[in-house]
Amino acid sequence: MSGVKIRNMEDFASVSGISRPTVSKYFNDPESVRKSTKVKIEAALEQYDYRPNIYAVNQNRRRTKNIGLVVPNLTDPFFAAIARTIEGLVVEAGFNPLLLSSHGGPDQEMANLESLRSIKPAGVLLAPLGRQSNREALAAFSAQIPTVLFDANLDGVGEAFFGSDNNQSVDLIVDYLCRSGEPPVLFEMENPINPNAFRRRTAYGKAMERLSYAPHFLRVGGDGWNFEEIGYREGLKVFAANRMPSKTVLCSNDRLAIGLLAAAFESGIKVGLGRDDDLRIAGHDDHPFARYTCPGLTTVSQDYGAISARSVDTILKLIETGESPASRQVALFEGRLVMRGSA
Amino acid sequence: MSGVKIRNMEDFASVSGISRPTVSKYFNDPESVRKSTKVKIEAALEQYDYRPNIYAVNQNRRRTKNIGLVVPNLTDPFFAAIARTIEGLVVEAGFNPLLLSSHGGPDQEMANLESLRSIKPAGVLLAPLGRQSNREALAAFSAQIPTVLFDANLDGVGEAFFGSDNNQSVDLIVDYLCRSGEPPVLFEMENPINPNAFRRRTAYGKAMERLSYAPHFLRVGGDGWNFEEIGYREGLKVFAANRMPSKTVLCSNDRLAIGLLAAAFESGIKVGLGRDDDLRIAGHDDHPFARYTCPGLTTVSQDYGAISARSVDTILKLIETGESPASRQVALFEGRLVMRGSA
DNA sequence: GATCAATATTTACGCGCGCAAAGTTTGCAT
DNA sequence: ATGCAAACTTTGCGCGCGTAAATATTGATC
Repeated sequence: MSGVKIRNMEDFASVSGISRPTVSKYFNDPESVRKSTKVKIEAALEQYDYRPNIYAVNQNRRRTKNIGLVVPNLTDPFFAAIARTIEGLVVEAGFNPLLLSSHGGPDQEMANLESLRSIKPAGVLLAPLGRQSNREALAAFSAQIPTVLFDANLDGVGEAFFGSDNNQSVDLIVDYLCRSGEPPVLFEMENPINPNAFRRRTAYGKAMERLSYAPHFLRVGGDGWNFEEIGYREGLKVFAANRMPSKTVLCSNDRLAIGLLAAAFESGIKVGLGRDDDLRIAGHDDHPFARYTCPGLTTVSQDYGAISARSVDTILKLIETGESPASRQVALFEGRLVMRGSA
Repeated sequence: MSGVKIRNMEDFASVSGISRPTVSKYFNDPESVRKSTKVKIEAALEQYDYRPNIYAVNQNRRRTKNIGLVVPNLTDPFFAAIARTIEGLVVEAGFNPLLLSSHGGPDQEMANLESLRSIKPAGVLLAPLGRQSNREALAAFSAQIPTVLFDANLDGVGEAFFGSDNNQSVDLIVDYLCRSGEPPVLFEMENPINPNAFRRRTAYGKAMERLSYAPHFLRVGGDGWNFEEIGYREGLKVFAANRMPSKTVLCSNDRLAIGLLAAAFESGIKVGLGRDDDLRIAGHDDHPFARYTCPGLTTVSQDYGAISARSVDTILKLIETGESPASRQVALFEGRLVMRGSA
């Protein structure tokens, strides 16, 4: 580094021997300037380590390079993982991701969007809470700022939605479970907060009927996002009362299954697909920890690589064209069966 | 809302009947203006929903209201939880937290700090990767921007460090394990990436010596942050070769323990503290998932409430006074024994 | 009603940069 | 050498707000 203090783009332009507007152009797109000037600027950049003031830049640019990323709950490793994937794609595209977690509450979700609004993002990727969400407010937001939903759909909110094909994935696992043993009951929450839970409920019903079995629902109480706790607590009750109506349980999601597995273990119920096991338990989502349950959790993976890629792709296109498409785009991706020891 | 479009503070000032400088003063501190003008401004605020342009504000303010929060890996629920706690405290103090994850890599860690630098944060709360971190670069950063470390210490980096007292916590669990059964071996990684692992290693050695037992180390290979996977894979090897040197295992952290528990289960080894169980396994940290292992994981909790509170408190003081203290502040908080079924 | 400190207003500048218009230079093709 | 588009430089405005100085107004106190 040289001794000269670079205070702004003016200073930097003069030490690099290029005019300020051209330097400005370079920072907006390094390829938009002649190669020789690019070399000069980058040489100066090595010596002086200047970077444009992000606040001045964003104040003057028509659109910022920020993309908001809002997930329901970062404490859930599933969302942490998908957020990370999306972050990577956003950075790769030359944008700046801003990660916010709604912590499972609609107030926080609105606060996140308000906070994003003041940052004037070019676009927002939103995994909404679902039923708890303030739909009207979300719709109002997405009318102002290009928004793409993922994971959970809300009709009329955002320009697009990408998620899992619950019909296909539930079909897949119900099929497998019926083929390989007693038909499953569905272990789920009475009042799920996630809209996917409702889709899985009906998907389960249809799948069972298709196979000529009567659907069985085991609905348990409990509020909030602490699914493991609910699966555990309610599982203990069910096992204590000997109320498990089948030797096979399909949980509405892996986190419930993780809790239920713990409850089964504690209740002395052997879970697995062996002859002398008492119960089979399957889940849905392929949670990062599903590999390490005892036994490993058989489940259906969500294709979150595809969901992430498509969501980012779509928001980038929306930003580029600057206009919303005629119709709301929706695509559902297929899950894969992940066989482990539990079912 | 009225039909008038409010484009800036000038517009807003005129509709509220107050001069712009006074409005500006209000937004910087609502209590700094006369009550009657505060009322007027807030009345206008209700009608017109104006908010200052954050970029213009930050361009002109001496210090921004941003506080960076960098954790090694958001995919780890432990860090997700502590990040959430800290976020809450930062917001409560009237600052704006910016959450970044280093994804386990030093390049990302530096990129995060570079990204923060351009945001000109008032301060940064950093849980460094540890041994992988580029210490010189971190030191250079913390010399420019007030920085407080937590979770993992790096000598000479930051104005303060707050974390767990590994000596105390390891003592606690070693004590318990020795009192209640066979003395534990320490299950850990050959080359841990976390500096806490080294402190726990020596703490274990000292604790065992104090109790007049010979320390036993079971060191396993493996790189990266995928601790569950390492515990699982290496655990399977150990069990297959019948190389477990004690009936009690203390894992260097809960994530290793989670993997080891899965390996034990798969190997047909019964974990627990009953007479007819084969092995006791304990962990360290009280990972959010530790409640739902089979059996539940006995461990030592970190007092991350205290760590969070103290870290936030300290960074706020640093920001307020605007000067660094004479000496680097360090405080270690005590852990609590969390008894579950595994040991 | 006079006094005085607290608070408002008016006026003005500057922050660092995007962006546009006009003129100039560059480099490549003919 | 000529031509011409692409890329550059120069000049200058404006973004929305913080902040400072000088001045005017307010409201509580005597």
